[in-house]
Amino acid sequence: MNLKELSKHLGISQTTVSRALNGYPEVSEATRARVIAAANEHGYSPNTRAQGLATGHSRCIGHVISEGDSGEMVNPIFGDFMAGAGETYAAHGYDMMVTRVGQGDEADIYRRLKARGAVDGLVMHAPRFDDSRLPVLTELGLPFVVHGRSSGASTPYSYLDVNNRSAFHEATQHLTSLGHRRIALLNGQEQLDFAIRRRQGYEQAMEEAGLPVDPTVMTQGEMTEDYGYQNAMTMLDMPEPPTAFLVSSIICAAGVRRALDDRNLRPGEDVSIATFDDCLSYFRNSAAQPVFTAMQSSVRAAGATLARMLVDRINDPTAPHTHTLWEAEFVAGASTGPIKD
Amino acid sequence: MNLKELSKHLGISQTTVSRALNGYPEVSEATRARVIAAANEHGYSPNTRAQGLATGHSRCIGHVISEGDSGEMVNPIFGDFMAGAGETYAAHGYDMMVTRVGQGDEADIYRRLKARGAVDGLVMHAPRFDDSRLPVLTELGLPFVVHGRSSGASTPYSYLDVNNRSAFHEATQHLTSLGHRRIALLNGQEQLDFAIRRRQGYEQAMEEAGLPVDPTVMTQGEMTEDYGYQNAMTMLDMPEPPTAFLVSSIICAAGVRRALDDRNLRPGEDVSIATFDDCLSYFRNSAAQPVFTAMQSSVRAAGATLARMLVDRINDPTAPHTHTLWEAEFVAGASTGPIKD
DNA sequence: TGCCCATTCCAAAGCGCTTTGGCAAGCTGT
DNA sequence: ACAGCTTGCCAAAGCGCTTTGGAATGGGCA
Repeated sequence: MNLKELSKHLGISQTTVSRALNGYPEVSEATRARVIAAANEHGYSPNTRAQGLATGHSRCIGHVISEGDSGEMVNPIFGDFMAGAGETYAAHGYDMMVTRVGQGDEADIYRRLKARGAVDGLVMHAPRFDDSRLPVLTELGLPFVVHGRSSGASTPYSYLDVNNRSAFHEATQHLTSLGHRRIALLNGQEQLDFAIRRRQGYEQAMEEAGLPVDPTVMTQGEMTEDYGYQNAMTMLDMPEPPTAFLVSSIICAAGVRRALDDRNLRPGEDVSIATFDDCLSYFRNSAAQPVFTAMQSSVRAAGATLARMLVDRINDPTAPHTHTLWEAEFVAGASTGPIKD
Repeated sequence: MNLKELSKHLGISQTTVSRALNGYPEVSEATRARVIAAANEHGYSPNTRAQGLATGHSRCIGHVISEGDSGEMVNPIFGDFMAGAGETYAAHGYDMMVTRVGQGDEADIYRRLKARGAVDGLVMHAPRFDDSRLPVLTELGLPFVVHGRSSGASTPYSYLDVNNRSAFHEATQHLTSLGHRRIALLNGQEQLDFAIRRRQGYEQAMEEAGLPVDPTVMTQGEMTEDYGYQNAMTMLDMPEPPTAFLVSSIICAAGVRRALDDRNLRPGEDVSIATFDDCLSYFRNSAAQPVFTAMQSSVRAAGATLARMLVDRINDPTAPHTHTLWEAEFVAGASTGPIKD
């Protein structure tokens, strides 16, 4: 059933049917009611492509997900972020298009998406330091928002970010206040902006506490469970092992926990673990009482809010850029405790 | 830059430009080369919507993801599955549209996607027993494939599934052969078809070994880490606790591991854990040597293959249905061992 | 009654592409 | 030299919608 058929069936012009369905005022309420009833009855939904052609926009949002460095890793936060964003899009009548792409080809994909008129806006994920995608997107003139920030960017852009620096500053302070002096940092890949900021927060707190920043207990990498395990194992076998671990993801933290277990060390007693927690739906940390002491911020909520920011931006592309910075919430869990002497 | 402009710029009709770009033979190779060069130079990509309107298909695949029962949980396999599917789509020139929807509204979404002409095909996720979405999709006449199977379905459909029954049969046999007689099953939600089959495999192996199937050590639910932990804790506190756990997901298995840890039990020595392993990229189980004894099957590979099946089906919708059944691979890990006496 | 203005509707153009049906050359074979 | 191809190109229709610019209809008012 298309517009023409529906209008013929109603004995009304296509114009009127279209207007009735789109809420234009030039239609009597009686006619509108008739039209809507008939549309429902026949399960009519306007053809997306025709509608898009006529209006010039697609009512579709693009998410371009780059492969990790290894070309294999899928960011575990992906699902929850999308779930949040998806809710917003559904509420605003947008579709969501996901494109995965090898790192380095993003700019090309952006350009093509724009040229094809496939999307009305884009969400940029996992910004790196001085990210080269930013100028490309700006130049394209396609509305976009960024999940995270890119230090060193020269053009303004809208973003939603967690205050990673303060989160790691606070987590480090928590550990130092418990007496820990040798605190390992298992960070994400430090070409990613959030990891840089986390490191800065950590380093600043260490220095404020008069503690040395020791590169031998600081690592970066893709945040898998095994990454947490391997690095923790290595460090636990050092002559002077860390007494606390500050970890960038709850998935890694699980790996660290496994390492402690292997070494017969109890988290929160022998060794402390603090972690960032994205509130992943399948790895909740607050069910009864939190397993991990953590800095929490829901990535699902971030998805929903960022999507909303993008929708607003599409509706008014000339509006000033929006910057949203969320503070992660400190949650005391069972994985940290005073240092043993 | 659109077709009209490009053709004007080349001094050639739109017809010829279109044909040159789409590989039709009615164009001299000299002209084709000129056209392609100009298209690249100006970064011309045909407008997706216009192309779709004219051809009648969207070159877009829909994935409709239902919320879990709780309305919160995002399936952790989602990201890896999408990554695999995305590769296939990219290679075949398809876009990927993701729609999240509350459980129960799927049929409506399917209908609407079809009516709007938004997608050329659909992937159905997480089929339930005698799933009501199946007849809806069949009736719609939109090409679709299923990730998993639906027992009791009366109409034929194409699917890719893991042989969950044999996987759990084999895993259970492994445990019984180690002398375990009291084996807990931490299953996924048993309205989902795969969970039913897993249970059947488990029950069959138990019966074959002459062991009782005891509902008090069998649970079902959303496969979170905490689900694994809570249920393992409960069971470990039983008067006659299980000596082995068979778990439906590596995420849950991590939770079980944590429970053992809490009770000062060593996996593979005091208590065994075997699990299904989807080869999630952020939770690899085979890095050096497998942590968990597992039945492995890559969900990313499943995504890629299933997507390919769908593309084929779209190209020839009348072809007989394809059934792909993968056997999970047994991997001996450190989490199982002979029963202690 | 006649005029004007809302109200309500419509015909047709246009969005950017593909595709049908044809036409003009340039070849072939006789 | 000419019919009959093939080759290479084009004009125009059409995909299903929105939107512009009118055009009827009917009520209010002088």
